[in-house]
Amino acid sequence: MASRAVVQNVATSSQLVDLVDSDDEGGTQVDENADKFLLGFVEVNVVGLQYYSGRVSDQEMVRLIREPHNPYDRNAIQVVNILGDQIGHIERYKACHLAPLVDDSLALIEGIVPHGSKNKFKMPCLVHIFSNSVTEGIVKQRLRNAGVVLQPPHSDVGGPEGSFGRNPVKPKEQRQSLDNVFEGLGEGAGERCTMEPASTITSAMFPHQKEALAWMVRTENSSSLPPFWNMQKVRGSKDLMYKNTITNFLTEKRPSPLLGGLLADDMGLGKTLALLALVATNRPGATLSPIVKVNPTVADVLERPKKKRRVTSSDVASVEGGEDHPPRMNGPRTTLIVCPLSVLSNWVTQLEEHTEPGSLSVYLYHGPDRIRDPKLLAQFDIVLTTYNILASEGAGEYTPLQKVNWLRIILDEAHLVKNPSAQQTKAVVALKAERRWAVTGTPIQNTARDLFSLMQFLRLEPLNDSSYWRRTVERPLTNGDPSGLVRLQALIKAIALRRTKDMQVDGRRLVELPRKTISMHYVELTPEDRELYDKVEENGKDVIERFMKSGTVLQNYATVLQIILRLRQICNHPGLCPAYTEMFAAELNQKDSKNVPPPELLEKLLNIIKGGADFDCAICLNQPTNAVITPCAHVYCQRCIEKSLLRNKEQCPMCRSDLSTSDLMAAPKEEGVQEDPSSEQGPSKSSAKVDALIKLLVEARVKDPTEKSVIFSQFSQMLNCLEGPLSDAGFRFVRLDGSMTSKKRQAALTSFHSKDPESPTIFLLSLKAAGVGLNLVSASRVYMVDPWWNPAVEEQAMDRVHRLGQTRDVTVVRLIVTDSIEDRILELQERKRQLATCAFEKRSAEQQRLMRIQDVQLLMRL
DNA sequence: ACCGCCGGGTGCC
DNA sequence: ACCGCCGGGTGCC
Repeated sequence: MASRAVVQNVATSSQLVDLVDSDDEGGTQVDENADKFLLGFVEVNVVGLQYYSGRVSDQEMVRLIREPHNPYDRNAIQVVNILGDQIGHIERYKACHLAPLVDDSLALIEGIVPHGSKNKFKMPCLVHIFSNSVTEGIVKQRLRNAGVVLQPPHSDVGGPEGSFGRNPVKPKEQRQSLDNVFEGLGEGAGERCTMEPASTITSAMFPHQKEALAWMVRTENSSSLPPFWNMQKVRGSKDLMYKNTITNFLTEKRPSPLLGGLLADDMGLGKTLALLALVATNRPGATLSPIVKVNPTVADVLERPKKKRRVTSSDVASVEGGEDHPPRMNGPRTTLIVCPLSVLSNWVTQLEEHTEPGSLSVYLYHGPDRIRDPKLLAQFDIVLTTYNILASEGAGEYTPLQKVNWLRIILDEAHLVKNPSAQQTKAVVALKAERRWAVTGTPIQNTARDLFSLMQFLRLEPLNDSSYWRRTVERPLTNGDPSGLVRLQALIKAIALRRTKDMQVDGRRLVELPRKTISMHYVELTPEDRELYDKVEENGKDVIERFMKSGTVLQNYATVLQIILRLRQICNHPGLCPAYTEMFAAELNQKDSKNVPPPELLEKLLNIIKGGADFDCAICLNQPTNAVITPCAHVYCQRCIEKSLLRNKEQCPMCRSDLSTSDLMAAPKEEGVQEDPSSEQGPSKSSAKVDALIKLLVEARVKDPTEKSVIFSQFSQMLNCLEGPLSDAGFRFVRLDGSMTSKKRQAALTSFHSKDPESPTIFLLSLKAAGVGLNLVSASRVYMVDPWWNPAVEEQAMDRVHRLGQTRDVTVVRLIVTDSIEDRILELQERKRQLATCAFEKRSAEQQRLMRIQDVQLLMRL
């Protein structure tokens, strides 16, 4: 029963299939257009203006839409403005040459009207023609045959996109420039203002949090023009017009202000409290405390107030209007907060911690019995829900969350919303709200495209339209046209607030954390265990050496991992691994790894997963999302490997053994393993490491009996081994591992955080189950029972203790068995660390294979 | 006049 | 559209 729950077949798991779309890029469209470049442009006329209401201004971008079912001409091409209003058609004798290019997918066409205004019947239009190196020849040939003049790109008749060349920027360089987009935002950018939160916020706030509050409140109550809009006086008229600086769209209707944006502070700067303060402070009918400048300088005082502006880029509308007016809210009162399931409880905890009891009513929209009446939901101050709930309910009008008119929406960990075609993105974008905030510590993960979903969520016109986003930001960026980066920078500056942990204000860091010291504690195995260890290592070396000689290490990877796993287990406690005699029987008798009977293979994979095989996906080099494991024991993102199997032959990219989609097995969500009841009890015997750890804990208790400790291990069985000795030594402890329900986890956390003198002082955690976001600041001692070769995983674990809210100095002790695989894992960590610093270096599949083999050699001293 | 010329109606696809 | 084009009205000077 245990193993069935663990390894599930992807092909039959509808739950996983649903999740597939929710991560990673899905847009084939993008890829299709990625290699397209501007061939040149054709001058045409837009005709029939008198029949349509769509208006355009000079230099405005227009969209060209094929209209194959037009009753008068099957080559018809509509010309449409930003609002989607039709302006006219492309004159038919040009359309008949352009339409086939589009219909045959040979080219992409886009238009700019140089003189859009004041035309009654027709107007000129430059049709930009994009194609790729394959279709370039045909397109040119066809146009030439048709007698259509294709003007080369660089004759540049004006028009913002004139400089599109065919010198694409390498992804790496692009990535680098993207990273810079967020640099230095907030450091010298305009005035710094803070604001006191409502009195219902009971915790003290850092200055930078009050600054975020002031920024958000001001944004929410703003009447300013959204980014990329200017006011313009029209000649010969007293009327004001509003002009979009990207598309040159001109309108009399004032575009509504952007009441929201992107809070992109680093992790650990306390975004949650800042947001709770926003919810508690900027409420309907509230009286706001004034927004005040921080340390006004002489220059500030002398400068005319009108000139003091947060937003300085000329591309962006300036902040205008008053600041200290009360919130203009008389509609809905409810804030919807959407977050990943793993941080749901964090919101609840922080609400309890930072707000006056009863001052904000909260409803957890989660679980099968959730209230589905929108009227009831709208009576809470806060409704908390998850992306998965949102995605599963869909974007339809009839779903409860879509029926409510929200006061504001907060998307927590908003970087998770990046695939524009994913269900959850659609659902998020469809939500009705007056104010919208996206919150993330990692604003750009891959490409500028990730930001497109954000534009859709914020409803920032015209960038929330994919075709305009592509032509004004994404394509210039990939083509090395500076306009893309300039726009992106202006955009980010206008909508985002980002502070980093390392940022300094007046020579001090925003958040000073207590010190963290890491030390090693070396452990000698008992003579008995040493003998066992050496024997297993000797045997393992033989087996692996044989694989090395025949060049089949990666084909027998499951076996290799199994051996490494056994060694790591013995270092902790020999009771963690089966009796020695059973250990290599399978491997040694095995002739062909392809014909391993399934139960044995499942058993092996199960063990590998339990042993915490958190490899990076060998395809995308990141931590795998929706990790799957192959029968040959290689781990990938589900999406990555499925794509690879489609594109390439049906082979495992690591070891080239046959592989099809139906062979993939999903790794269990966390460590959701129901422990075998027989192994629930730890072995009666102790081990050197267990003894060493208990000794350290007792020593620490002598120094300070109230100081709490957390203990991380990869092996939940190791935690079992510790429970008995801990009790014997008189420690009260709680435990968190992957097999526990979220309710039980919460209970363990609550009891650990209690200040009651009888409360537990020790928290046993399985490294994998302790997901990001977990707050363990009640403890100030950390024990890492076993090392793992991805140092980031260990650092993340330590940061759960060493984070905002920690008041004591933190000590971390890493237990390492001397002369064992463990000190080699430390070496490997060092190597990984160095490798990580020269990241983004494209590694070929061959290099990766080699690296993995080298890793094995290092670990086994071969 | 099976023309030229005039002037009104008309106008995308 | 202050165009072109169509087609009806018209017709010495």
